[in-house]
Amino acid sequence: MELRQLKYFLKAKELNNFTEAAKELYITQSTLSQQIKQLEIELDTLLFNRVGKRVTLTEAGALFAQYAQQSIKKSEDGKSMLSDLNNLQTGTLTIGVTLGLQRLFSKAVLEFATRYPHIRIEAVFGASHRLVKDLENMEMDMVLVFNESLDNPNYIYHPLFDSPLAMVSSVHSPYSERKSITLEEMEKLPLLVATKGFSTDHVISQAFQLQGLKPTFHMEINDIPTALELVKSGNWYSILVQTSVLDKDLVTIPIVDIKKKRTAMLIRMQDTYQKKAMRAFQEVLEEYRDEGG
Amino acid sequence: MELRQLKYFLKAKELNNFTEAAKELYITQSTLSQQIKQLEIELDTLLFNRVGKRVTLTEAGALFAQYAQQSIKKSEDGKSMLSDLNNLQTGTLTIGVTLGLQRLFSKAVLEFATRYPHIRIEAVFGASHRLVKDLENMEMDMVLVFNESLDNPNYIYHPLFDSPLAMVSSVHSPYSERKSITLEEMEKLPLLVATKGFSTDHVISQAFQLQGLKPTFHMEINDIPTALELVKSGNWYSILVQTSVLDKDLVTIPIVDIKKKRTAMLIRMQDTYQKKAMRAFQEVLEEYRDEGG
DNA sequence: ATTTTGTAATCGGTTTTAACGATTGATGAT
DNA sequence: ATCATCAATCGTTAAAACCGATTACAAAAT
Repeated sequence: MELRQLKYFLKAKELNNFTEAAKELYITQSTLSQQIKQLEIELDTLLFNRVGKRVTLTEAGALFAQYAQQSIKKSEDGKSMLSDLNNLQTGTLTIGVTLGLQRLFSKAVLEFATRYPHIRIEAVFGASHRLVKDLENMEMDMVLVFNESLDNPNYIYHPLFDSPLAMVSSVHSPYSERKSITLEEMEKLPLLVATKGFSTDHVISQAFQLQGLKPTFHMEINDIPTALELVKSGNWYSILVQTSVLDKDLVTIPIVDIKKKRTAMLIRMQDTYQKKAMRAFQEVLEEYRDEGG
Repeated sequence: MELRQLKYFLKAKELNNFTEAAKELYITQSTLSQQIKQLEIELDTLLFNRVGKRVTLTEAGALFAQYAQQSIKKSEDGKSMLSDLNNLQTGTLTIGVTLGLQRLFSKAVLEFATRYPHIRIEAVFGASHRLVKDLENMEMDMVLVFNESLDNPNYIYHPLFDSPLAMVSSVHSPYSERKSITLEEMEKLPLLVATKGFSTDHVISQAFQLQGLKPTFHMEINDIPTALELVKSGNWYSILVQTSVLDKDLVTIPIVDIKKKRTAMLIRMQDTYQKKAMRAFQEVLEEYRDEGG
């Protein structure tokens, strides 16, 4: 058994397809088949069911994957730890960020990069649940998202700040002077959702639904800056976490019916080596905590 | 980084000597040197100091060893777990046993082997502290010893029974009818120590010392059955945990001054996969618990 | 029912690399 | 000063990882 084989196995498990997995591993399908078979022989257990032209993980495979994952993680933790000994002169930090927190993230990253110019940053934007899944697969060091439930004991949660949801409009819109707005008023407005598929989107739809309202979302855009550009035109309104917005041409108007605030938080895995770079990034982040991204 | 290299590294670390380590690994010193170097290059860190003709672990090496150990352990745990899935039809159980518990052990092993004939048993007899060290190095699944302090949170302790220390004599000796004896009386007797270097030995010497007594141990034997044979001759007396002795030609006489009882216990590591065979053995052991070995 | 497609297994050959044996060089012991 | 011990290094060999092409199979499409 070698770490190489464990890595091959996990990739095959992830994709349920040897050909694809081989591609991602930069080896041939032939090699992958052989290495998996070799592993199976050593373990004296089939890891995949070969049913017809497809492979599916066996129960044994699923159980074994846990251990394989951890074995690999420990070896990599060891490596990270050593690279930390070299005083943050090297290493990579992989951070998942949800769209609404990109402002906070970019500010923090800017500062972090000046302090630790030798650390490579990999940022992955995506939906919270996806990011958290990647975190669990050890593909990320930490994620920056809005309030996932904080009850999973395998994670460590660091709340950063709370921020309410607000309607975003152009400063030139008829609503720009309003101090607050109701969902009912908003129902008739041309709305633009900038967080489709994200948890914030879910919270918004639920709030409307709760009041029996059926707003029409005229547009969906998976990028907040672009969405904000469009809102500036005055043709649309959007709903976002208030702190995601800071622009002289835009105003945020509190929505009275949505009480629930979104909590921005940093999440990382329990029980794994915490790279120094992780702690350093967290510190930087906390300095910006009250500016709310 | 491969598990093979991690294993090589740990062996080299253990022996602080590449040549010896290579021998135990059944590879040449040349290969070991190369593989260690390769690992060092990948980690970009020296694991050993090469000072003159000897190697010593660097601080980085010591830190890394922890992770290497765990990585290997996880992979092996995965394998064990799979072999357990095959319903205890296979696998090896390595158990460390201290001398005084060999009667309990052999009875338990007998029963265990009948129940699970396909499990290979490896028994290692030795001094408790040595066994516990091997346990920590993952070279053993569990150890059967007398009361080590049970404060190490990395271990799980299963007390089995308490047993007092007693003098052992032939049934034909002038003391054979005595209900108890004092250390002072024993000081003048020809004594035979059967547990030299073991923790029980330590407890005995301390008890004498505490009363300012200086007994003469006429003989040291590292094997209890042999020691008992000699005691049967009537020429010597010995001191042992009472339950270690059960023989129609021998009697055990309680020693009034030694209050401290020895607790037999099964110890295994925390946080590692517990083989089914381990649990099974433990169950067998508990059935014999009250017979006190 | 037949063909096509998508996939894994297998085979023979190539490349890489782990492993070897012998040698060198350095150092501590005699 | 000499010897013994050990790790590093060098050139070679054997093992194994890997490749490309082919085969085999089953599912999907025709």
